[in-house]
Amino acid sequence: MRILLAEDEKRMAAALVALLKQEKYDVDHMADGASALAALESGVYDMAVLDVMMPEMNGFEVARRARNKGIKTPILMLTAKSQLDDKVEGLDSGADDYLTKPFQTKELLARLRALGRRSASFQDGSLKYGDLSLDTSKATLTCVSTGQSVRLGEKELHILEYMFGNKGQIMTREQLAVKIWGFENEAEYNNVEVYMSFTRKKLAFVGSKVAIKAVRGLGYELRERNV
Amino acid sequence: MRILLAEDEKRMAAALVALLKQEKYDVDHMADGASALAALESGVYDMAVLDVMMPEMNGFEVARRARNKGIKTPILMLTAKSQLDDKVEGLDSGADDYLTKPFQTKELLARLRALGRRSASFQDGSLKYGDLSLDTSKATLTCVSTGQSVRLGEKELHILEYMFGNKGQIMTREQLAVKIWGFENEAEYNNVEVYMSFTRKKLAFVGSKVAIKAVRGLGYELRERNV
DNA sequence: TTTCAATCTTTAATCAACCTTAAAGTGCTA
DNA sequence: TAGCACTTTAAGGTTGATTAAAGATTGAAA
Repeated sequence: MRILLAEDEKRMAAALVALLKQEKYDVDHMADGASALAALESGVYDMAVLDVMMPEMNGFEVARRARNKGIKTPILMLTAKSQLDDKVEGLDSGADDYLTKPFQTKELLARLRALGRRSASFQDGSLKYGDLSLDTSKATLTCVSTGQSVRLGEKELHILEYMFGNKGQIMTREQLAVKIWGFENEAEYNNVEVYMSFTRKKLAFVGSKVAIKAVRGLGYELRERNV
Repeated sequence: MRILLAEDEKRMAAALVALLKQEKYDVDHMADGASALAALESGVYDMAVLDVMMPEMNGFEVARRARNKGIKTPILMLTAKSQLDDKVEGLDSGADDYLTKPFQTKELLARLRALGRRSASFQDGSLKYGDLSLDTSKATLTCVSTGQSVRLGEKELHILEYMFGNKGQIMTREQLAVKIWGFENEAEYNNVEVYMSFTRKKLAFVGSKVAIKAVRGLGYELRERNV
């Protein structure tokens, strides 16, 4: 997750860079509005934190110009003022959120997580669905309500990873086959079915309320059995 | 732009509904958390404004459960508390923004505009007709005015997808047969009729005002019963 | 009003979609 | 090289969407 930080005050900038890096964000720092706008336009950032008062061009203007150019990167505006009209101007200029100095780092981080959620669907490397938690780095599936865990094979892991990443949607065999095996071969669709069967056994083993349901003619979906 | 408002306090709710309607939003109001979650799950809203303190289920929990089910509708959390940890919890539960009571309407409206801008890009491939919303990735038909949903089979889905995509036109049996079954065979036209019958049942089930009408000698068309 | 073709609905049989199991294959590690 | 974990193939079983057929209903024209 790469963040653009635009802040001219040196001490504040240094503190923020340190804080964000500690939170595992990649941070680039710009000290004026014009460079911030140029950087934003590169499109490589997942989010931007803009100070309002900056030399060259203020934060509102940066946001407005960026939006005008069709750049949708989420922007958090940072300011010393706390007058209502500044908030309104900040948000209407195209910012997605607004934070008044002084602020607590905890709140800044929470707002960044909220902004970042849409670009990345998982926070700490573990995906959740219903009472399930999938740890991809350990290839382990855990049911929160029973405490049971199982080890998953590579294919099973990919299936759940993909389905957890597309919650609420019906995944077709084609999508799954391409994602997991990387080819489209009708003869191999049975593999998807076989692995669905294996994966279902593991879901049952950990005692989860979540089940993989087949939707005839369309594909598979995750379903939570209502309690 | 359709907004879901979840607020149990009657006077506040009435004031907000009035304010939002004045701003040309379509507003639906729910008075408790459980109904709010159910409404959110229909997927027809562009944004949601949730009060934190509500009977049945609080706003945080509604947000958390909705996110867990893959619902991405932007959420603005509303609360009387202003403690930092509540803000953090609010944002981490899946809310996109957070506003503390009492607030000025100007700020609420600015924050909604910011959220609304974002929801435009979240728009999934759901087709609309009258009070109906057809989500092709979930194979689900939802009636906005009743909140009811049904699961559609493959053929039913194709029929509605095709008809929603050709609003106002009369679709011939031939067009439908070719589009859905991929052949031109007079003997099979009865299949179209059978599936029209099935599909009509689903329209009735969700309580929609939209109906499929047969036009003698020509084909079928969508019609909205006037209220 | 009567007639008849168009359209509607229901249902039972059918068949493709889906499930599961078992056995054979692969590749890694001891 | 044997054992293990995972993957693929194959085959038979189950399920429910689809089909086809038959009778009911509707509406336009005579």
